[in-house]
Amino acid sequence: MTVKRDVSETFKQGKILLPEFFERDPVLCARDLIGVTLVHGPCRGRVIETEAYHGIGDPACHLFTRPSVRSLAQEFPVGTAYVYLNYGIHWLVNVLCRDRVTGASGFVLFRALEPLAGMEEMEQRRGLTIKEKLCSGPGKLTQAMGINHSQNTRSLLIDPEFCLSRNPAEPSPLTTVDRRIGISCAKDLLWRFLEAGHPGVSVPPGRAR
DNA sequence: AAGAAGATCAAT
DNA sequence: TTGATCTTCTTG
Repeated sequence: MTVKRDVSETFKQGKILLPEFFERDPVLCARDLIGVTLVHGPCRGRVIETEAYHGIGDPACHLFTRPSVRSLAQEFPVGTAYVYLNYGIHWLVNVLCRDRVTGASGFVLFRALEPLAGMEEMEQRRGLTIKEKLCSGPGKLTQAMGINHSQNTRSLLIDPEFCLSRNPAEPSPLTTVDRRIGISCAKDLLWRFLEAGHPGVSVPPGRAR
C-alpha cells in the first residue's frame, strides 16, 4: 500500500514561520515579510505591502494610544494576530513582534497581497473579479481573506489554516521603502515596505503624504 | 454620559 | 471630497 503524497502542494505551501522571525525589531519583520504567504483556509496571498508600528518612538502605533493593545502585547506571544475595526467598517490585521534584545514590542500591518489561491471566495466576498484589486489595501485584504475580529489574538504560527508561510527555496523579492499611509503623526518614518514594481499595492511608492 | 479620533474604501 | 459606521479612549 502506498501513501499518497502531493509533494508539489507541500512545496507550494511552504513552511510556517517560526517565533524567531518575530523576535526582532518590528521594522525588520515588516521588511522581511514581503514575499511571505498569508493563509486563511483556502485563501492564500503573497504579502506585497506591509507597515511597521513600533512600541518605542512611534506615536502612530496603537501601543501608544490604546491601553488594551498594550495589554494584548504583554499577554500574548509573538506571532499573535491583532485584528481591529477601523473607521467602524474595515478590519485590519497585524502580527505581534517583540525584539528579543531590547524587549520592545510592535506590529506589522498587512496592507496588500497578491492573490494566490481561493480566488473564487475572494471575488465573492469583494464583489470584484479584478485580481489586482482583490487585496490591494488593508481593509480589502481582510474582506477578501475572510479575516475579522474572530481572528483577533489568534496565533499565526500554529494552525496551517491561519498562518504565515514561506517557501525556503524562493528568493526574497526586491523591496521598496516608503512613508506610511493614512496616519496623522510620525509621517516621516520610512516604515512602509513594498514589493518593487508590483501592480497590486494599495498606494504606489512616493505618493504618501 | 457624551464626544472625538481613527493604520479605509468606494462613490460623487 | 465625502459619507458610512463603531470601537476605544478621554473628559465631565
